[in-house]
Amino acid sequence: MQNKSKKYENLFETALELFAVYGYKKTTVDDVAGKLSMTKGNLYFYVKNKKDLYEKTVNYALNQWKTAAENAMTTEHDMVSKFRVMALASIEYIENNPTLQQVLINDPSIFTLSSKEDRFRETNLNAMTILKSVLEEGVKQKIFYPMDVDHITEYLFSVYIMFLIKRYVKSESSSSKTMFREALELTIRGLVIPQPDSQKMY
Amino acid sequence: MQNKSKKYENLFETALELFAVYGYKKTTVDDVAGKLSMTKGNLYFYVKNKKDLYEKTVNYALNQWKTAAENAMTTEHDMVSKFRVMALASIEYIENNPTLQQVLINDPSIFTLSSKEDRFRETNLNAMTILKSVLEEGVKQKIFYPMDVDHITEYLFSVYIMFLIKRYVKSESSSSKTMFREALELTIRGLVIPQPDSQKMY
DNA sequence: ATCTGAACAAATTGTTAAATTGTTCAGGAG
DNA sequence: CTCCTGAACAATTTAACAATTTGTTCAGAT
Repeated sequence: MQNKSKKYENLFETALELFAVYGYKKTTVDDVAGKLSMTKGNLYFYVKNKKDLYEKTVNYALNQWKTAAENAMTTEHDMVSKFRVMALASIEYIENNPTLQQVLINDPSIFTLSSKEDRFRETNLNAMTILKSVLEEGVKQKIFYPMDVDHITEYLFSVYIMFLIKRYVKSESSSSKTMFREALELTIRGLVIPQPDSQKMY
Repeated sequence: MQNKSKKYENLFETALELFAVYGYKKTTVDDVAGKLSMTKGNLYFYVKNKKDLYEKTVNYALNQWKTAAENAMTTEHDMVSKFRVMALASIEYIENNPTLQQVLINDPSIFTLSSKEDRFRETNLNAMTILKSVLEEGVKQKIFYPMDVDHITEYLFSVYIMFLIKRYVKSESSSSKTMFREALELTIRGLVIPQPDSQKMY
């Protein structure tokens, strides 16, 4: 018999597959219980209700994602590389995860540009914290310009969400990895070529 | 009697107010015709159907907006200023136009991140063309870094749309003008402080 | 502590008729 | 020929209801 934590993991993995194929509405709690070889009555021993099952499942998936990006970053040492690798690893993760892609297509509201209506706000705040710490360290090391770190964190996270919506919700092929890379480099170096001799007025 | 063009302008202004207050569904063609002191039968002399009335109306409003941003830009001469003023004038315009704001709240799909499902694609392409020409000129003058102008145009326009969604559709007060300015300066100068002595690897 | 199965509550679907709204068009005014 | 009216007609929406499905609870079993 698996322990409690593994049991939950299995539960979420199973539910995620069903939600990916049928979406929230068409997936019945009977379907999920059935695939887990238990009765729906018993499933209520693990989750409060269907909505809770869904939210815990998506939350589980988002946390896996966040962890993947976080781990990828550890190989790098300078802040510019950390920033770049974190961004690319996040995109790579979803790119190679069709199940998660399908969940996002079935429920675009997972990625909202509104923090108020974000049902996964806590998990997303975790992810933002990682980004924020990179920015803070970059500023501290005088690698990055001084900035309002909270605002820029929120801005960059929104831009990231925007890409995810364009590519995985709206299926825009044009917002491909190439375009993401270009936008990433633009963010790092800016539009304008620095003029070494002139005082910058920004 | 007003001429044909003025007649259409008045028609669109009137329809826009009703769409702003009641939204597309609750606004009847009778409402619009009534406010114009004509019968709905006659309204069909000017537009094909209700959907056409709506699209022409929104298109009219979007064009006014685009023109305002375009005109603001003409006072500037260097490309960095043109870029900055164009962005700020666009935000200023909607900020001071509650009717248009309400139309966007009633119909968030006006601002889609998907070009495929963009019902106002043509008008938006016009706006993008202006942005594109600024980028092209900046690159030509070696003020801006060499770039894939088409990709970066699409990217920057999407970021702009993202801000509009956050502020006027989701009513996020945090994505205020302050935050927009910070993001604008970040886009112009980048995250990273240039190191004058070292060869850049981007 | 984990599970079953049946009972019950809540939400969804399918089907109607009535009411509202969108669209067409013959004909009239300027 | 341009612009308009008003009535007729088509299409869509709404409301109400029963039938069905699905979500949730819980007493009792392992």
